[in-house]
Amino acid sequence: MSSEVEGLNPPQRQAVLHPGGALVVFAGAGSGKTRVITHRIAHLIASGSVPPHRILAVTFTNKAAVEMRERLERLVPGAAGGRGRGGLAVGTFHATCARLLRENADRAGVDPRFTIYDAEDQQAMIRRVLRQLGLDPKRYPPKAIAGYINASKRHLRGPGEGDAARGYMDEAFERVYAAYDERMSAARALDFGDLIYRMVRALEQDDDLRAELAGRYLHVLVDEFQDTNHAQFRLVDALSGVHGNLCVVGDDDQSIYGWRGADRRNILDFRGSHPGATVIKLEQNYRSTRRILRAAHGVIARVSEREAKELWTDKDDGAPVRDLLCLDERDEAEMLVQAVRELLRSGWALSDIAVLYRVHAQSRVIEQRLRVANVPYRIVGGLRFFDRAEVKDVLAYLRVVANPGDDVSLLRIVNVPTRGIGKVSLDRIIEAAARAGTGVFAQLAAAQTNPGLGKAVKRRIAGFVELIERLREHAAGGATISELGREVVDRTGYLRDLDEEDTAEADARAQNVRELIGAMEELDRADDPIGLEGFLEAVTLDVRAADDGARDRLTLMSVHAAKGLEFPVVVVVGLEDGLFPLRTGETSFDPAPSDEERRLAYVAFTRAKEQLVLSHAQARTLFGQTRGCWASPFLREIPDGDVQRLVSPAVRAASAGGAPFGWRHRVGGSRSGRDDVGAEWDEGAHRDRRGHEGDDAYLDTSEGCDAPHDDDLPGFRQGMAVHHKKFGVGRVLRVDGGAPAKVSVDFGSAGTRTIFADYLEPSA
DNA sequence: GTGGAACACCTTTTT
DNA sequence: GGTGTTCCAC
Repeated sequence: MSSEVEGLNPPQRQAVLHPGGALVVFAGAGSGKTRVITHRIAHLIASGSVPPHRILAVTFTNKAAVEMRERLERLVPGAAGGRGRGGLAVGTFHATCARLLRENADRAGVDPRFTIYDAEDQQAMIRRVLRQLGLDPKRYPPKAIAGYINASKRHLRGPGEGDAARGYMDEAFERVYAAYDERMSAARALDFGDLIYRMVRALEQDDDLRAELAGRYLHVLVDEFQDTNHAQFRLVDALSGVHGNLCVVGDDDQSIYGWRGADRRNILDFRGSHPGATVIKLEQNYRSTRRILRAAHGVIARVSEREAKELWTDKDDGAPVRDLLCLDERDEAEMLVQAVRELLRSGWALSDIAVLYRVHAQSRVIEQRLRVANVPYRIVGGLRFFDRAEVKDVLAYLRVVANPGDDVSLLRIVNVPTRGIGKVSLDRIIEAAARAGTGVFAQLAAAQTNPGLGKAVKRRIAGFVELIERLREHAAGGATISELGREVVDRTGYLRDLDEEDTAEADARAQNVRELIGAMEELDRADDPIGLEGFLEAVTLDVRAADDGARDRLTLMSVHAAKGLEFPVVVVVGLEDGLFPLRTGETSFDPAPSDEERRLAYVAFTRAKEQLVLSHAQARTLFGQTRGCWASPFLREIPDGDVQRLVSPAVRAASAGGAPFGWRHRVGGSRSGRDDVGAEWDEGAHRDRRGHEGDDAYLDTSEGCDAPHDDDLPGFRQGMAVHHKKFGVGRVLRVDGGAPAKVSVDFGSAGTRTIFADYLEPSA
């Protein structure tokens, strides 16, 4: 038996050994998906029939591509090769298309030296187009237009190819799309959507090109197929069209990017789109305990349309899922710190624990509390290194050097750092460019003869033009990337300005610029230099976050960012109806969470290997509004026997009746540092990893299934706005405990009334 | 041309 | 509530 199938279970082995033709692998969470893909590729190569360079593997993220390459290198040394020819082609959809487009630029109708615009650049370009067309950005938000353009490209619609029956709004959108398209070509720029869209167009319209490229790849493999959009689906089909050996791997239950155009149908309907396709399901989970899997099953089983499957494991039940009821987000942060301390005492490391939230805004309160408590943490996601303003500024200089037509980058840096070329002068220049039908840089170069500009401005512009031209000469003369980068920050005084500012933020930004130069130096030293254009492409397509080493830290991130990762302990915070599942601008009240939110919860739960901790609050302030909260429906869907419901001391104190509000606040976490709450926890903490079945001195366990803490009632607090069917909106004066609970409410003109809490709803 | 103050915005996010 | 963006006064 060949080594590629050793240690694989039967369905995994079947997928690896599958000879050819269409194959779809439904790979549940933690079922060894990456293993199957890499082993399958290794098998294809090792069997001797397929040379590595005739295999194309496509992923969604660079991280996944790098990981695949590394694992393959271990399985079949030498096969993965370098980036160049000869090796296996592993890359993201976008990097793969960028490569193919540059190789076949003339046939695809693009300039081979195109610059790639990210979402931010794209919106800057749209803003320009709006101004040019005299359209109000308030009426036509650039974001919405970007959405429209991206959706059009996803559906392979060029400008002017929208549906016939369109409303007034779309007519304007189409006009912007058309003008945007023109401006982009003039700037020699492609946006992310273009990379896929242009490649698919070229392949579908040029038979020779299709025959050539599709003929090149004997096998095409696609990871995370549930995340593909329509254009990507067509791309994959076109590229695998000659030999028909297409293997797609994914999990419809982990499709969480529907909002940005991913189409679950691509995997769900694969049998239909590829008749005769082999279907394999991987249902054995190697990651989580049974309790965690049952909790995850509880939420995913209610999704209406899904491929039938259920994860199983031969692991033990494991520790129960814990659900902490907290007073508010501050109390929740406090409980989190306590839980982390307890986990550390029972033997886990900080790096074993991840805290997941639905929206980034939740992280702030948690971060504040962690800082006070001296718990080191790192945040994954958020603003990435290459997206930081200072990094983009320096890169924009290099992009202008590489592509004089790149107006978006040019306008970004023409007055950064401030060099006295202001809005009025720039407007004149832009206008001149529009009239002459040239790029902005050409008009800057011609500024000396522009009658609309003052003498001082002309002098400053001349200085800027000279700077760029000198950089351009150096680039042409073979300067390395880091030399160019250094020249930019030296000649512009960019770093000097930051250093002079002498604030913490300026220091951090200066540090990022230095880091960027460091990254450039590293690239210059590499064996296969990629050149300025290669560098700029890599930087735009690879949004690798700045790596802050292997220090032992708690990890904080959104559930989306956690997809594909696993941690021994996972804490999911904010499990409240409205937050997770998130409900925004819902028109009708449907108590059922959306399927995508369900899948998101499923992804969150299945990240955990050993322990899953959930929390929710009775009230939460988010985006400046405080609301009373009900528990998330997801919490009720976890089997009762698998979840231990706990109540924070602050909630206990608040609901004890008659407890003064001030005291409640104290417990809620405004006290400093390591306090006696932690000491209390100590006494109840268990020292072994599986020891959470017993009581905790610190947290109250509720009285069992018949009396769950289960908040069928939201937590009402003094001062909270509430709504009553008859009396309208009022303010809570007093909460009188009791069962059923009663609340005194001031309804203004309707007077003050004491009402059963059941008849009240929290109001925005 | 620059800087402060009012203003709108605010899921999730890779490429 | 916090932040990025635009607008207007200097």
